[in-house]
Amino acid sequence: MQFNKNNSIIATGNTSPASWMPFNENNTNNDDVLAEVSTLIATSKKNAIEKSKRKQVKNACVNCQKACKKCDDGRPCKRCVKLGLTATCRDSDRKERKKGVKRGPYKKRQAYIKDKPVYPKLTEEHWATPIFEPVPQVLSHSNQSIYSDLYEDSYCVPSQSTSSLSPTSSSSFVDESDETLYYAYGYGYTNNNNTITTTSSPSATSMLDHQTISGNVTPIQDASYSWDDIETYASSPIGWNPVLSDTIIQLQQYPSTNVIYQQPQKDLNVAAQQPLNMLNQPTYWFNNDMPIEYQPQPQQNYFEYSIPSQYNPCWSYTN
DNA sequence: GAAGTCGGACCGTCAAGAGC
DNA sequence: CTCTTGACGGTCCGACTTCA
Repeated sequence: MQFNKNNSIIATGNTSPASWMPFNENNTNNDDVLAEVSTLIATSKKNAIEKSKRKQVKNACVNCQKACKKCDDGRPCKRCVKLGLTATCRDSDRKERKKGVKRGPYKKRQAYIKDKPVYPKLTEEHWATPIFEPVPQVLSHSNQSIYSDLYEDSYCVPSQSTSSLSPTSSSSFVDESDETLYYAYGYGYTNNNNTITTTSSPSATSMLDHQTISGNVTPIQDASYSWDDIETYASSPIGWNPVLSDTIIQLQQYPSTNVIYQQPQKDLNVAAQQPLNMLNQPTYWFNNDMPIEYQPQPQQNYFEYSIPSQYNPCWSYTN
């Protein structure tokens, strides 16, 4: 799959976004996985809300303003009532804004257009490559721009056939309107009936389910997914995973979505036996262009203890 | 311990300028 | 006309000081 400049994913075959649902309907363990993931999402959202920026009143009273203390909309406000200052509790005067202040051009956007990155395109040639090709050090602490690194290297080259578990690709793209860099990755397969099934689930169980698929694995191309679709899947970490790099983001990695295996399916059992615990996944932080921190958790790093060395990650984030 | 002080981080607003 | 930017005026957090 590829991403065009309008943030659409280009893919073939079944064009219904529903075909990209991350769970296998026959997987009896899906509920457990979903429950765990849902809990984590809920916790994450709760934390985000709790950390949300403070609310300010439109106009603090003269007493609170003078004291630099929190005010409220009531007159008298709670603080003045508490301190017995009700008689003097009134809105503070506000100055009128200056007019005629020169505004600069859109500096950020101008700079972006000037240094516009080249978007990579996956071709049939790529899909025909017989083996996965590992892409080393997609991100690094080098001085190179994260953009150029990712645009050149952020797709994977899947097996042409025989594998029963092949990713379509992983990719990244930039929202040109605000220069936000996104990552998106997922897996898609076609079976002999040319119907598409997918899994982006971190659940190792669903990986095993997909081992039953046989026949040629065909890359999914020429279907267009809207940004809304991507955002829908982004709400679940087991679907698409667009990741904002706007300020500082946490890029969560999941076993079956960011590591692409070259080994035959029997070896997947090894990885499949690992517990699903997203908190155990490596954590990467980025500050706009550069990764600023790498916090693998000792003894819990998925890459360290749950993937046999013969597995060959197609791409991963390393420091 | 409560109230006062205040530096500065953070917030919301909105006019200028860009884009369509 | 709408959208984006970023300057600006404002709020109030949090550390510290003063007071009773």
